[in-house]
Parts: sequence; structure tokens; C-alpha cells
Amino acid sequence: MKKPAAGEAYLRIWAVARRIPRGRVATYGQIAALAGYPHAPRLGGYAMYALPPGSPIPWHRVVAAGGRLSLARLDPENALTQRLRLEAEGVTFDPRGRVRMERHGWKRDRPAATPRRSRS
DNA sequence: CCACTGACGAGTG
DNA sequence: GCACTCGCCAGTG
Repeated sequence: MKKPAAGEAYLRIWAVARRIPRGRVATYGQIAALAGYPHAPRLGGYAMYALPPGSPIPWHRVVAAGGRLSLARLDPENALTQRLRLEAEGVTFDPRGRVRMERHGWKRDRPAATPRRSRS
């Protein structure tokens, strides 16, 4: 088999997203990092955007940092589906509509403040 | 090959 | 808390 020219990065990220336990959520940066791209959180979102219809990937378990549903910005209707699915799995939300990562975070290890380059 | 894009993340103002 | 900027990197035209 030829190696899939397009989406090698996607496949890795999708594979990770698929491993998210039911009832828990992971962030885009999280799945990207687990897929081998610790410094490419955008790939997480990009990969989700490129998800083919009917894929077995539980994309609804992937949220933005802080448990926010960034999808709402693009497809509010689809975002509602995401929320309903999560609630159906027992995920709770804050009054503001954010997932309680303290309770449902897949791996809540927070790599203490990304050591970013000084911009000063 | 070059330019632009983007379901992000974190910092600064 | 909101708006803007930079970084990071694969995919697409």
C-alpha cells in the first residue's frame, strides 16, 4: 500500500482523538501533542476540520483550551450537536458553556506555561 | 516553489 | 474580559 500522500499528520491526530475515553475530553493542542506535534496545536483543529463525513472519530470530545467549544465560531449548529453528545456521555459544563476540565479532562497535566520566546 | 489559510495556544495591551 | 500579535506546521491553490 502506498503511504497516504495526504494526511499523514491527520491520520495520527485522528488516531489519537479516537482513543479519547468516553465521558472525557481533550484539547486540540493535547491530541496534536500526543500525535507527535507538541508545538502545532493548529494541526489539531486543522485535522478536525478535514475530518471526512461519517468518520468513526469522536470529534465532539475534542475541545479548545479551557474546555471551550471553538467550533461554535465556525458551525454553531454543529457545535450544539457536540455539546449534546458530550452531555449524553456525562460531561458537565460551566454556566458559561465550557467543559469542566477539572473533572472531565482526559489528561489534565498542564505543562506549566509554555516557555515562549520573549517578545519584548 | 511561493503565498495563504486555519475546529489553536498563550502573552501582551 | 476583549482585541490583537506571534509562533507553530501541514495542506491547498
